[in-house]
Amino acid sequence: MVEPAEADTRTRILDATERLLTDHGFEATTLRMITKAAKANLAAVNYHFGSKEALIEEVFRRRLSWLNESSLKRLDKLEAAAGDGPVKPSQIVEAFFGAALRAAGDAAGGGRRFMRLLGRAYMQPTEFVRRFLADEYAEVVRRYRAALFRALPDTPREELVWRLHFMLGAMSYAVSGSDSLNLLGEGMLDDTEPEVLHARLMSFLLGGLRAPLPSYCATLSRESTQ
Amino acid sequence: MVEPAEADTRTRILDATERLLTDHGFEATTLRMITKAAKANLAAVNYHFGSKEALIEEVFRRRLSWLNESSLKRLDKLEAAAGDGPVKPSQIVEAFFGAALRAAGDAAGGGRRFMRLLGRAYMQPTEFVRRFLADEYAEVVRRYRAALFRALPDTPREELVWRLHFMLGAMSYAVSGSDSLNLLGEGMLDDTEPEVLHARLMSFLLGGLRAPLPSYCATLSRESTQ
DNA sequence: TCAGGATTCAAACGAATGTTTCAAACAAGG
DNA sequence: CCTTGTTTGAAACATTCGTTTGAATCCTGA
Repeated sequence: MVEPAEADTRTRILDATERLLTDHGFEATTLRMITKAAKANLAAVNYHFGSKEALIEEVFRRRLSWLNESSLKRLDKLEAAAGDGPVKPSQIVEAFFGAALRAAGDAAGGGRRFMRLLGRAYMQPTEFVRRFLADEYAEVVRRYRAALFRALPDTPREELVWRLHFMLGAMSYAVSGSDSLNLLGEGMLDDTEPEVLHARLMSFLLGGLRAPLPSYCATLSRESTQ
Repeated sequence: MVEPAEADTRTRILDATERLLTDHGFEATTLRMITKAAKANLAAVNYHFGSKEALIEEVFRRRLSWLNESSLKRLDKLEAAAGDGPVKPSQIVEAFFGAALRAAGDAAGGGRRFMRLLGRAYMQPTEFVRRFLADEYAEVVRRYRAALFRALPDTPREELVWRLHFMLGAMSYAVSGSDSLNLLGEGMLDDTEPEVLHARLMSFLLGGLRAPLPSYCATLSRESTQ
């Protein structure tokens, strides 16, 4: 229940915070819980990070900077390989969500735990969390969006942004819901091997991305029943 | 910023709580914020509901009971119309997620706001919220899951549960992400008409549900479900 | 009309929060 | 050795939280 005492105080606090945030949420995690789990003094948080908010930001930054770099590098390679032509949609989806899922699969390094935390943070109404994520992700989102626009030039851009949004939701549930809520499965959603989850999600995402465009008019007129 | 003063205290508190929970989250919403917005006394919450937890549960129960009844009735009709045969997958998805989305479209009645709240609650690590939702949803989930199993007998059940899970994530983001995060769109995800969002989501969900099965069979021994 | 339960109100309660303080312990260089 | 700067420690800080209290007020039915 406590972090190994060999690492320095700063790292122990970061690790403990990451775990406690995932298990109890943002507001329910107190500095006293954190410092106790990290075998550090209460004042150490404000000494090393300045405030609780700054500590939480650092928890995210530590992992996100690596994840974002990894995502961008992967896209760079794809675009280089494609030359002047567009990158295939399946490759884009695989690169974007695959990087996150691979990070989630790294259970030993706490990657899985962090991805659960991240998935939940997207929906957090807390101001500073949202703005921080938007800043951290801006570059990655811009690049991948542009690649997707180029790959599917016939699909309306608004439609593509929405589908990217849907895919993000599906992935978010994929990594965060398997062992916490388990609302649907009654035990059927136990964490299988990461590769299997990866394959499952990719298949679903691509199916959704390539689905026929919705026919607004038909739906608008056929709103009756009951 | 305050609720209309005509309704009785109990209802004003419920409405104010629902709005504040959506805007600020569970732990960040205080009883003092609630009672101030509801133009009620601080003690009114504990008088009418007993505790903050009981108040939050009532906020959910008030809307969920109606939503669940609506979902089950819709499935009843579909199964009656299908006779002994299975209900079409598209009808199942439309009924399950359509009911929620229709409720979300009811912007005037606060339905949209509540669905945002609900979508976020799925991911909440707080114990009592999760258990409460699991209880409220148990019947609906069981029924729809069974219908889906019958509709797609050739798809492994485990796969179907996962896809239901993914669909839930996509819908959750669909209703909760359009006006809060807006991470991807840079303004492109403004709330259009509910019917358009409905059509967009349904198309995506069905594409994902009907996607070809992932090819993890190659590396894994086939699992036979009962 | 008036008694009595239902509701509101201001004030206070104890517990818990993030943060600050300041002295003690430590590390390393001259 | 002493000095200097960094890190830890225990205790207290001021707020804020959910909850409780007990009196005041409202409402209703006999």
